[in-house]
Amino acid sequence: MTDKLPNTPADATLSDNVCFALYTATNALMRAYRPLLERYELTYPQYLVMQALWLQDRMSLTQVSKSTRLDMGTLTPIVKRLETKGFLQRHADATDERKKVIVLTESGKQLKLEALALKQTLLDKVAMSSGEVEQLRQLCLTLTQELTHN
Amino acid sequence: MTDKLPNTPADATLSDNVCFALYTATNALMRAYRPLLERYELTYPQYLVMQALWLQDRMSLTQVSKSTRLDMGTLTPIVKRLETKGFLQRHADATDERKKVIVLTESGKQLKLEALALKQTLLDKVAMSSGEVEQLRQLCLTLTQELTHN
DNA sequence: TGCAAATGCTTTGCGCGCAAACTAACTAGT
DNA sequence: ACTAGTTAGTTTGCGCGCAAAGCATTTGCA
Repeated sequence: MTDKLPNTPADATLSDNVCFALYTATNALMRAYRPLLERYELTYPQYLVMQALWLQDRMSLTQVSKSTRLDMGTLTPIVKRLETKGFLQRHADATDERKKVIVLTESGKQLKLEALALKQTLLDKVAMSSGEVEQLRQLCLTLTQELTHN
Repeated sequence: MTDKLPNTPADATLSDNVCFALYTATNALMRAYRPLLERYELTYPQYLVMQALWLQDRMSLTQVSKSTRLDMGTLTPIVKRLETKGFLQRHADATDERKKVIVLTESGKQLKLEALALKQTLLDKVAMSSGEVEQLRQLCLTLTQELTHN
């Protein structure tokens, strides 16, 4: 009942679909992050892993997978690249040889202060109120919840 | 001023970031679409191109790129795959040999009725009001606009 | 104790998403 | 008419995102 009237067939657009709008917004966001992250030799997914580790160091890969919601098959190569760049190390867990403990290096820790600020840097460029941003965040979380739970 | 209070450091989460929420929601959406689209041998980006053509047939590749917001380098192989599957054909434009006119085949047109319904099928599974969905759509469009226009 | 099942992670293959380099065709300015 | 510059599209290379298959290690239980 709160529906907006759809466009008439003649000027219908892909933007009429939430899915398209969401998909496009995310692509635009990744594109906007890229030049900012380039300075730290990070891609957005790599940045995500780093953020997870800044919140909680010394997690196993599975734990990182849960907090970032990245698939294990996606995560393994990402973490390897971060290791190559010297931001973290992967140690075998002493009590369970299957587990890999991910540990930040000094270099990885040093990124935290500068790189964490990027979030705000980007949002500041956007003419959206913090209320709108918060609303967007909540709606995305709800959607994820709904889509995931089944 | 409409800010929600952030989590205390101890239970801070990646979900506190809009960017992460958006990124995760889109991934979840793609994941949810996949099994539905599999039935038509389509991926989501391919589905997007088909939707664009259902709205407006006989576009050049550049026009498709504009309406789907997909990069040309991304689009070329997608369209080729759709041609292989027999949903469309690529003809050289008579008046400008550089342009490729994309034309739906009968098989491509026949997908329209069934496949267009998928949007609603998916949204029906989600416990979000149409108002919330519309709000999400608008916020995403605004964000895209903001991120793109600079 | 032995062995099947579960767990943690890696590898492979495919389709994006995009930057950068490239080719061919068209346009404009002289 | 010649050429410089623009435009349309393709190709290449790299990093995801994910399903599926594979491989150790560990756990559970008969």
